[in-house]
Amino acid sequence: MKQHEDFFQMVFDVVRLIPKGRVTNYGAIAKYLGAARSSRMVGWAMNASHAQKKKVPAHRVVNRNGELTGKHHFATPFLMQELLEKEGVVVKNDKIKDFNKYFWDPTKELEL
DNA sequence: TGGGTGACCATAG
DNA sequence: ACTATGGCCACCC
Repeated sequence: MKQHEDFFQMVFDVVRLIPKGRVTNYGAIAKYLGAARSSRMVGWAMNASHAQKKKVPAHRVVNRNGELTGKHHFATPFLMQELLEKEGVVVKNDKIKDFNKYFWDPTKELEL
């Protein structure tokens, strides 16, 4: 069992816990899983999220500025925004409006 | 062994 | 709003 596969699963599990209509960023997930792994690794994990049997709501993960930087990795560049808007998140110019309002921080919401 | 890259982040100017 | 840097860490030459 490769270590990075475990890391993938941990990332996917956290992403699946994001409530509908809420969003988070790569850094927050990396921090929640332990700062040892940088946020780049979270993005790397998301790159593999589409291949998962259990679906991962990757559209709820954006960068720290609330920008939809991962949109080009979806089936179509519009899908990410469409999924978000369908959940009530307003997206303007590839950026989430009132990002602070929708932001969901696992280190705070999943306090152990 | 080393360089380039990336769905990132923080700080500085 | 923009670029530039440095850090991050796994991957692929």
